[in-house]
Amino acid sequence: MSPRTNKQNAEIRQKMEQRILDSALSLFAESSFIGTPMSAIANKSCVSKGNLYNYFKSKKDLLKGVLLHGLDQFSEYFDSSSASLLTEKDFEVSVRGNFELIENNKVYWKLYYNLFAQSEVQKMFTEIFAPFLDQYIQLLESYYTNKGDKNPKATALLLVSALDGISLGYLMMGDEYPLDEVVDQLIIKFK
Amino acid sequence: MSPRTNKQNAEIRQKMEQRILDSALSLFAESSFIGTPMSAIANKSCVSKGNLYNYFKSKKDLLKGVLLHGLDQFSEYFDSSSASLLTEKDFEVSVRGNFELIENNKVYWKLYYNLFAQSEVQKMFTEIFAPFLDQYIQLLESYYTNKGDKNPKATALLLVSALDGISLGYLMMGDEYPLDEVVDQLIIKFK
Amino acid sequence: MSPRTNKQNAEIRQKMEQRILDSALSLFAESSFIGTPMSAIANKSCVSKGNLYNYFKSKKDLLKGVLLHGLDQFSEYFDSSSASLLTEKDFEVSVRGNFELIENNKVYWKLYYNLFAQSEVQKMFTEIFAPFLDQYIQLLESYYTNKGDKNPKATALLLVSALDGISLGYLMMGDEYPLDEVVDQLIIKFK
Amino acid sequence: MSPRTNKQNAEIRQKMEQRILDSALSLFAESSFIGTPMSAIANKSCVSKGNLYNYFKSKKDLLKGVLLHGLDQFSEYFDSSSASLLTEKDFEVSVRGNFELIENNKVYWKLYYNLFAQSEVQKMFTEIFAPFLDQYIQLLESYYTNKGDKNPKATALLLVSALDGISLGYLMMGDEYPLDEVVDQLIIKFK
DNA sequence: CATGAATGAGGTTTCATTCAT
DNA sequence: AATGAATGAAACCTCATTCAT
Repeated sequence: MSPRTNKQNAEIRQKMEQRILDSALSLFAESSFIGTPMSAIANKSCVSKGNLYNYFKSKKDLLKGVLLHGLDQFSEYFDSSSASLLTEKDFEVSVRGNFELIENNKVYWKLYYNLFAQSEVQKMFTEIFAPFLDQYIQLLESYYTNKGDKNPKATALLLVSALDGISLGYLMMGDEYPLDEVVDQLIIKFK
Repeated sequence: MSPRTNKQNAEIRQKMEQRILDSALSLFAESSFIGTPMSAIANKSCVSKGNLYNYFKSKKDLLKGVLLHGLDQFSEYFDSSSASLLTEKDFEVSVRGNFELIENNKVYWKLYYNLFAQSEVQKMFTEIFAPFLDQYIQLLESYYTNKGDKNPKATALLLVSALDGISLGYLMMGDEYPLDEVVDQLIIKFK
Repeated sequence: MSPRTNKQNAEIRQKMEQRILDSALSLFAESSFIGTPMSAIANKSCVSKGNLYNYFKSKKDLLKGVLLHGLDQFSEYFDSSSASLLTEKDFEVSVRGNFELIENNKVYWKLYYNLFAQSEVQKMFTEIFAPFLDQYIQLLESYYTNKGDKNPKATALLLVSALDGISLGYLMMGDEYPLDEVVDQLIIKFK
Repeated sequence: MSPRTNKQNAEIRQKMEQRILDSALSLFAESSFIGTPMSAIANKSCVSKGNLYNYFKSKKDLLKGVLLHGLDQFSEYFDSSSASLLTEKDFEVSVRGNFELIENNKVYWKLYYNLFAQSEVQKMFTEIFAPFLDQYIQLLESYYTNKGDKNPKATALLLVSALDGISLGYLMMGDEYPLDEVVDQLIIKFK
């Protein structure tokens, strides 16, 4: 019985962490952050309560982990969208891509909007997401400036807000929400 | 030593109820429904915890009270907006009125969006607000149908979602959010 | 508007007291002493909570009132049964009378047996009922002594215990309990 | 620092559970189910209130645990008494055994009779005890049928009721109650 | 005597976190 | 790294009783 190598240990650790993050994400999204007990997360990820704290030093820390881990997974999307100037085509791709992202990760974004209005964790929330948001707004502002919009900043904000509103509506209402049609209208009006 | 008259009692009750509702609203809005302990509400409204329960039989009941009491206060707005067909002027008035309502009752609407994504009380939330929302969407759909929009239902939903997104953004970011300008753009695009 | 006379006042007071006692009895019997809140009694008897305390200075005091008031009503039965020596006929009458009493006042006796095993109020309970019980046991002892029973005291106790057991069974099981038949057997065996 | 082994944990759990059950039994018996706060049980068993709930998920559940655990301990008695037909000797043994059982487990049976008349937990109570009772009554009915009793069912019920009454009396009065003599009389009359 | 608002202690239960092993 | 028992603070809620009028 040879001891596990460091590498094996690291792998095990990583797999476990992954399991915890997945469980936490789905529970947080479904029952809110405060509404989810650590014990439920422990159960769902088949880890003992005590061991949970070897991976994340507090519940808040776990939330942070969940949020960051999600972002990591989306990074390719965000990277590609960081082009410095959008064509109309780019614009449409970017907007549609936004909703694809949401459709493919409903749980994550449900949690996102769930936290949006919660001041308990607002600081963490802002720290994590503000940079992306700001960057995206910048990009849109340039886009509208380029198109001769009279108030490009306001239009950019309006679009971002609309994206939020649509996402929220879609996530809450589920398939009753005619996402595709709404997005079509959005693109018509905002391209 | 005659007992308090009915009228006196009614006054006391009403004043107290008001105090409780006010405190609860502001605390719920700030720290979320689950995040606010009854004791905090008791403190803020200078009532003993026990007495709270003479006014509202449970925390959920108090939330319901808060939501309904708010609606009551807005009732004149909602009534006037129940016209059956909107002119362009009406439309603009209605949209701007919407945001006035929000500006004048930030706390209430913060709570509203706070609850939006919380499944714990979703049933109550839907029961209370769905009727208003549905009616408004109908109204907008008629409006866009009248204007020859190709997909009036989707446009109506898009607008409502945009309203939500803007409101949410404004309520979360505060005065950094250039509400007026964004609304101007909104009206330009959606009128 | 002449003031009420003393006599009228006394009448009113007495009626009210009666109402309270009745309500309390039925609630105590149904939901136990501890399980019945004063507010429920106030409601049921259409008295304000505060006023309740003008009639009975505490919940325990009210229980005492209930128990004593019941006894009062049965006093004629108890008096008649205080004959000093029982004939066989008397014996049967007395035993059957016992169950008649219970059938006609199920609620009261349900409360009685409910309290029987409750140490919280055992002292009060004993104070009130022990004298009657002791007297009855005496009477039975004499009866069995007279009949040449070898251990009249034990037989008397046995009978009293059987009476308790039957009453308890009947009160708990309701009409599924074939009271009359059981009592017939009892009399056959114990006469 | 290896974790506790399963066996160690099981031992701890079992010991603790036992401690809790014992404390709960004696407190429930003495002060009734409703009258005993969880905190008292926690104190008596030297557990924190919180930890109680790691062993029993509610107060009712704890009561159920107490009742079932007791039954378990008596199981050998119950098994042996499930013979299908009683001789006179068996009968006497069974009745005397009944009281031995009670003398050796006074607390348990005090709780039993304490719950007898309590409607709050009647359902649980019936579920647990009715089977045993029914079976015993059956057995007695056969016994009396065999002896040519004219109403064997009533006699069986009468006996069972007498057993209840005697037990109750003995448990409440303590050693003032001449149990042995009463039981002797009982056997004489009912054999 | 009458009212019902008010109190405050105490009830059951939950849960993030720590600890012994 | 792993276990799950243990803690204790705090949550929601109830209720006998008192108090102002």
